[in-house]
Amino acid sequence: MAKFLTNREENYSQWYNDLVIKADLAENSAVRGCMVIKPYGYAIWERIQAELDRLFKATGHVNAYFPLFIPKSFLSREAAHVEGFAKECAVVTHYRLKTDETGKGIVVDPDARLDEELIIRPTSETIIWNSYRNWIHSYRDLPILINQWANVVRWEMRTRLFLRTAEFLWQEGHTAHATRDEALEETEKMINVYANFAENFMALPVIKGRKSENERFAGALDTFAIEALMQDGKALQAGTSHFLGQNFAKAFDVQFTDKAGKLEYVWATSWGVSTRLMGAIIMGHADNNGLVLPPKLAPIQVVIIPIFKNSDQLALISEKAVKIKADLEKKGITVKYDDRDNNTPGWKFTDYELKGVPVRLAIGPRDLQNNTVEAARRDTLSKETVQIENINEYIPAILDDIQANIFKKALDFRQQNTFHIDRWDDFVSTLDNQGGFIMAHWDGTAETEEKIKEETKATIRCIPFNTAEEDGKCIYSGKPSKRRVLFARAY
RNA sequence: CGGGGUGUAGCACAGUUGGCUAGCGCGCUACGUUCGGGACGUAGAGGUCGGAAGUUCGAGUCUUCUCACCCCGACCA
Repeated sequence: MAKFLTNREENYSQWYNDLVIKADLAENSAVRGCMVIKPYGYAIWERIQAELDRLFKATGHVNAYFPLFIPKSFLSREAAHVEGFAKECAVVTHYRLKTDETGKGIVVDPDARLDEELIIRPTSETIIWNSYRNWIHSYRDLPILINQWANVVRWEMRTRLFLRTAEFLWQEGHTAHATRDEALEETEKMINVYANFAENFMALPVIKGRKSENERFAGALDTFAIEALMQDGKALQAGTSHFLGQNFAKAFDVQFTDKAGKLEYVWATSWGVSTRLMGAIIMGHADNNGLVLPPKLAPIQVVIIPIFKNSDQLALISEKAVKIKADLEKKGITVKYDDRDNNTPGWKFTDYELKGVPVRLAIGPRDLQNNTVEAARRDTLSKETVQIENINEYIPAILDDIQANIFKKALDFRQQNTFHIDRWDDFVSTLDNQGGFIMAHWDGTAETEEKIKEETKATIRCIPFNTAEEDGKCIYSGKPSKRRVLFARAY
């Protein structure tokens, strides 16, 4: 396992703060819970956004934008929703500052208190459904399939870079449907979109399943999730899709006239993924040499590094490098030619490895003579010499191969770290010694789930969709159970 | 909020029972030599030692107060 994952003190912060993603943190502790995402890190997010957005559009969704501020009264309309989020809301109480009377600095103007406080959105169901009330009157207005790219704030007591920050970037889909079946179908469709994205773009295998009641989204009737296993043996919820029933329609009085002329409440879904996905890529693929990016999401897929002693040599190399870059770009491959002369080639090799660039091409005097390049792949760190005339076929093939290989590596890892366990002491010792996914029987009660969590910190990550029925006894209570569920310690 | 810990250069740290002009490494600047796996030499810049008060001839070091941050727990995509 990668060193930086196991030794938090020494490597974790340095890795995140200085080397790869460059998350500068501010002085103030509250702001420290947020992230500064520097350009290279943001470029990864932009790749995630671009590919997800394409998948959303392909499934009929469109983008829109709703306000950051939610009147306090909105949040409280749906009882379970407000209960779930009340404890982690940032609240705006004033709208003005003024100079302090002692002349030192500025203070909040007590005269500028808001009649009704504003909540900075922790999620947008309420403000969006308040809008939908005005948009939906007839079955002809449905469905509404909207996605929003936004930031949200959840005032977490403890934060962790990428995985749980106080402010995070995400997308949230909010759809409105005429029937229960249609909404359920949408909920399933979107968890499948996420699973597809995780496996085929992020190269991380995920388990699709239903959340237990305890873990369900506040205000949902059903929550579907994808769960990924990180290299340190902990689970990461990588995406969720919620079937909201008519809860929000009732809370915001969103009714429509159906084909039969009858007034009905609208059926809803919501679904989202966040910058946590960047954390998933890091924790899922990185090794001791730094980040390993799946080629399909790498902002730079190929970097070309010249090795030269003087400017004449550089000119000769550049001629070839620029040609290679142009040819590859014609094939839709993102290429960076790094001809800066203020760092040595060795420095650049290491730097792009830390950044997780999938393929590195080095061109030096030897290559000039032989008409070759040295190609190194990030996943295996292996190098081979390639004839320049073959490069246009070689690169797309190797990018595909890296994509497939890191997925397989992650899948193998998950398989090696998934355990079917029937005895409580094995359950506890497995969690303590190696972590991983544990498939175990559960009696279906919230009390048992809660006790297991208290005693082991493990939670039910999901009730997987694709497990077969099987008679067994609950790992904790010994009561009869029909199927295994997925337990793990989670982020 | 409870338990533990740390504050000294941009980063990471050393600094002995109180004692000379507060140090090392990385990074940074200039010049030169280098450049096929984070190069090297020489010269240089950079500090209210978290803050306040006290003890003392003398405080980075001792005392008191205070502030900040980190880790563990309660919360969680």
